[in-house]
Amino acid sequence: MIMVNNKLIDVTFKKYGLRKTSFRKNLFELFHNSSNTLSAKEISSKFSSSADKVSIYRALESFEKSGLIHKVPDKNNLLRYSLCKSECRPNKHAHDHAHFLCSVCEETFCLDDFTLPSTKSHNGFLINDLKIIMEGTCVSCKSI
Amino acid sequence: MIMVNNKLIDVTFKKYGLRKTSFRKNLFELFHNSSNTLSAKEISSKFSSSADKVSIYRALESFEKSGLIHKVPDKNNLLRYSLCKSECRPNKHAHDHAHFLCSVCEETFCLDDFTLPSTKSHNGFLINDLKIIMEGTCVSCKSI
DNA sequence: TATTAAACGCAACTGAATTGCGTTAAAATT
DNA sequence: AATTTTAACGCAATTCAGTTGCGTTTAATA
Repeated sequence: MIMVNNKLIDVTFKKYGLRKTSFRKNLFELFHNSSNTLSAKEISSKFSSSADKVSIYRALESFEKSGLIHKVPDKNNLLRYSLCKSECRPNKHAHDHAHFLCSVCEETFCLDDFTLPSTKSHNGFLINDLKIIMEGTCVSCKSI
Repeated sequence: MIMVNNKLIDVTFKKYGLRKTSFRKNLFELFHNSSNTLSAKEISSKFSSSADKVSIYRALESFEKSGLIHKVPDKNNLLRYSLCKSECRPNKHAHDHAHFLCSVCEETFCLDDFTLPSTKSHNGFLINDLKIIMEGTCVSCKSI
């Protein structure tokens, strides 16, 4: 099942200080092979068996804390994640891109080339983090 | 308990086609007197008694459908609402403002004067709705 | 005043996410 | 290589926001 080369797993897991259990290696691979974002439920359905949901949630939490994945918004208020860009660090995620929720297929996309305003304060409010969330019709659904 | 004048309630409820039950009048008043946003739990705690949570959820849904209130993002994935601006209509909400979540007091604020980009498409993605969500320290918490 | 339609309120339910805890397995140490 | 240590696993049980069903009440209306 491992399609991502082992070197990449070694390097990545070392970089992020993660233990190489078979489940977490598979989970990393799944993220690596997914073009868009994943929820716990979707992850669960992609593992044929023996992927306890608690393990999924704990792995996601651990991956997020280490800076390997990041949360993305979801229409139905689910926890949803995506691989981080290479610049991300455990305590400083650099996600200067917008997220797009398709109302047709319900998928969530990272629009990496839609850059965010870099405003640091507004009317006395100090801004640490700024997210842009769009809703509409994605490229694929548009052309159906 | 009714502090908002009755004329306003009459006018508003008529405008939005809402029934004037005592609970919904109180709920409207609560929104009207709140400077920032409200979750079902907060609403519940502000009514001394006899505000069944089901009634709260149904009233919120009804208020939202009529265009009186709108959903706002929440850090903990709760349903959270705020009064709409006067331009809003049942099927067309006009919330061209950003939302700010304070990491200190956990309150959510509508920044009415932070206007959003009016992009209608990006790389083939059709954008119907665009939200900006900021996190940081609000004016009050900053000066503590 | 009688009718009818929406809102209420209680109980029960759903489903995502979390907690506890004993067991297993990876990494570190000897 | 064998032992110790520590993180991850997996199962059951729990929490908590939000929803559904249904009989009752209350506001709008005819």
